[in-house]
Amino acid sequence: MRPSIKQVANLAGVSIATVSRLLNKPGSVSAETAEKIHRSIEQLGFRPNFTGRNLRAGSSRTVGVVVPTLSNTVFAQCLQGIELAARELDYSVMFTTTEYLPEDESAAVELLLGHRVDGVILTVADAGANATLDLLERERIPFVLTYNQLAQPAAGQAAGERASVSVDNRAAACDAVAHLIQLGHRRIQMLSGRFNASDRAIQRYYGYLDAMRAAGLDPLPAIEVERHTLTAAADYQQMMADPVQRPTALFCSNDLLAMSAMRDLRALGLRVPRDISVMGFDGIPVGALMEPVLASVVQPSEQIGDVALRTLVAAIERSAAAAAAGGAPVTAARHVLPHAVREGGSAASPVQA
Amino acid sequence: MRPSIKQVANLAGVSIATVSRLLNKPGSVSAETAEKIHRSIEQLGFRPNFTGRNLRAGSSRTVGVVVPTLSNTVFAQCLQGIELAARELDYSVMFTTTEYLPEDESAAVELLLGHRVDGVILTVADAGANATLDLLERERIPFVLTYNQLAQPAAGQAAGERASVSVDNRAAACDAVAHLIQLGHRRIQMLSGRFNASDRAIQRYYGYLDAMRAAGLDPLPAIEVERHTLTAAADYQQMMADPVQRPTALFCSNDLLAMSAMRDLRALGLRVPRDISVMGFDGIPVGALMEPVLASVVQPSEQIGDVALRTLVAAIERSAAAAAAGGAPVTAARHVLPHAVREGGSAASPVQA
DNA sequence: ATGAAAGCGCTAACAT
DNA sequence: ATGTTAGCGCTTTCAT
Repeated sequence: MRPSIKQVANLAGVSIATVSRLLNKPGSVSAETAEKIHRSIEQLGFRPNFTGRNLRAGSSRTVGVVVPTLSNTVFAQCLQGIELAARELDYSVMFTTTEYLPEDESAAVELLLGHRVDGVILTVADAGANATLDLLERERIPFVLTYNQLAQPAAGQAAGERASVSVDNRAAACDAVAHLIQLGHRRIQMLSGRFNASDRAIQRYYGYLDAMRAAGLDPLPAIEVERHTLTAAADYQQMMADPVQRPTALFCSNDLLAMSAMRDLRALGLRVPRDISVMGFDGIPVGALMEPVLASVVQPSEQIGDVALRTLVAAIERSAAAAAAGGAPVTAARHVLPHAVREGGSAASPVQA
Repeated sequence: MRPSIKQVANLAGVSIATVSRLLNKPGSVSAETAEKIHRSIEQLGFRPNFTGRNLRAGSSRTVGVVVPTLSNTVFAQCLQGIELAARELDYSVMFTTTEYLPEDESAAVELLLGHRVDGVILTVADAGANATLDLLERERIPFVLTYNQLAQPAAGQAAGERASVSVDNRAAACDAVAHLIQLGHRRIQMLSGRFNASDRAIQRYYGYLDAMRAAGLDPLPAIEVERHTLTAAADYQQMMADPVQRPTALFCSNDLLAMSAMRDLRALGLRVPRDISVMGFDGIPVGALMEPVLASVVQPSEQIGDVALRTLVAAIERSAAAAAAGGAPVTAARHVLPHAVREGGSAASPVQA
C-alpha cells in the first residue's frame, strides 16, 4: 500500500486532520507545521488518494464520455476537445465506446455511473427516444449530448430541457446540397450511413430534401450503407454505370463515406469531378490534403468537445450548488455551433451532356 | 446521495454483509434472501459504488492512458484498441493527452496515479531517459509503452525490463526506404517530425540510414518539421525548385506529414509520383482512399492498443498475485508487432532524367 | 492552530 | 447462511 495521510501525519508528528488541512486550505496551518508536513510528504512520496477523497466528497471531478467509435476522426477530435478543456478545468476523463450499437449505450453509461462520474458527455444513435438518456435524467446526472440534435422537448416534459452541442445538421446539409445545386447539379443522390445508427444522418437527409425542394428538383431516396464501406450493391453499381441514370453529384452524410465513395467510383472508371461530383459532411482535416480537395461542410468537432465539456462542468457545479441550496431548476442549453461549406475540387460544375 | 448497500439492506431486512455477498458471490446466499434483496435493489435503483469498493480493495480496475494527441489517427486507433480490449476484460479507461509536450508527461501520470489507476499505458517523447517512467517504476505501477521502443536496458538496471508494444521502427523504415530504392530512387530525402518529440522518428531515421548505406547511397540529413505542418522553409523550397538538386523521393516519418508534403509539393507545381515520389509511415486507413494511394509502411495501431492493454492487465494481475505471495520478480515483455510495406501510387519509379 | 472522532460505501474476517 | 465489526483514505464538524 502506498503512503496515506496517516503515515504522513505520524512522521510529521501531527494529526491527520492537520495534514488534510494543509492539503486543502494551506492558510489554516502554521508555517512551521506546514514545513514539517511538507518534508514528510516529500520523504514518503505521498500522493493524495482521490478514491478516499471522492468517497468522502460524493463527487469525483471526473466526467464520462461515450462515443460511437474512435475510428472516425470526428469523434477523436471531439474527445480531444473534451480532454483539453477538462484538463484546464481540472477534471479527469473516463471514456468508452459503443461501436454504434445502441444496445451498448446503456451498459456504457451504467459503468460510468458505477464509477460515480459527475456527469456524462455522449453521442447516441437516436436522442429522440432513448432509455439511456431517461436513466440519466431520472438519476439526475448532468449530461450533454454531442452531435445529436434535440428535437423539441416532448409535450409534457419537464422544463428541464436536455443539453446538446452540435451544428444544425439539417441546415448544414441543406447548404451543402445548395452548393451542389448552385454549381449546376440537378440529379443529386444522397449516400448515407444507416439512419438507425445516427439521427444526424436523418437530419442531414431532411436538409437534402429541403435544398432539393427549394430548387424545385426531385429528391431521391437516400442510399443507406454500412459503416464507411460501400456498395458492392448491384443496383448501385448499375445506376453508376449508366451515364443517363447516373447522378451528376453525390452528397455523402460523412467524409469517410465520401472518400470511400470516391475510391469506389474510381474503381468503376469514373473520374471526380469530371464524371461526377462528390460532397461530404464533417470537414475532417485530411479531406483538405487530398487532390482534389474534398468539398464538405465543416463542423468544428474539437470545439464541440470543448463546449460540451464546459457546459457539462457548469451543469455539474450548478447542480451541486442547487443540491446545497434547495432544488433549483436545472436549465439546459442547446448549443448550435456554426458550420461552413468548404468548397473543394471534388465538387465542380457538371459537364454538359 | 444515491442509495447505498445500506439502504438496500434495510429495505430487505438483512445485514449489509449479506447484500455485499449477493453482489460478489451469489452462491453463498439463500434463494429467498437473494430474492428479497434483488427486489430492494430494483426498487431503490441501487448501483454498486466503485469508489467504496476501490477504496476497500486498493485497486480500481481502471487503467490510465497517456498519448501525445488524438489529432493523429494513429493514436486514436490505438486508444480504440485499448478501449475494446479493456471493455472485454472488464476494465475502465481514464485517458489524457500531452500535446507532445514532454514536460506534461509527468503531470499526466501523476494525475492518473492520484486516481489510483492499476496501471498505465503511455507513449512518451523519449523512452530512453524519462523521469516519468522512473517514477512509475519506483512506485511499482505496472506500465506498458506503446510506439516507443525500448533500447537495451541500461547497464546495472534491474532484471525487470520495461514493457513495450511497437513495431520495429528501424526495420520498418528501412523496408520503406528499400522499397523506394528498389523502385530506382537514389536521391531520397527524409522528412521527419521533431526528433526531440519522438524517439520513433529517430529510429526511423536510423532505418533510413541503414537502407541507404546498404544500397551504397549517400544518406542526407533529415529535415525536421513542426507537427504535421510543413515547410515554408526557404532552403526546402529552394531544394524542391531545383530539378537537379531535388530528391526523386521523399520518405516521411508519418503519414500526416506525407500527406501535407504532397499538398505542398502540388502547390509548388510538382506532381506525385511523376516529379517526385512520396512514402509515408503508419499506414493510416485514409491513405488507402486517396488517389494516388499513399505508399506507406503499415503499423497495426489498433492491435498495438489491444496488445498493450492485455499485457498491462496481465502485469497488473501478476503484480497483485506477487504482492499476495511475496515479491516475485515482475518480468516484462517487449512486443514487436509485424509491419508491412503498403505499395501505392504515390511511390513509383523515377522518370529518367 | 490543532486534535479527536465520525462517516462516505464497501468487503472480509470472524463470529454465530 | 447470516450478522457484527473493523477499516480502506479522506474531509469535516466539534472541541480545545
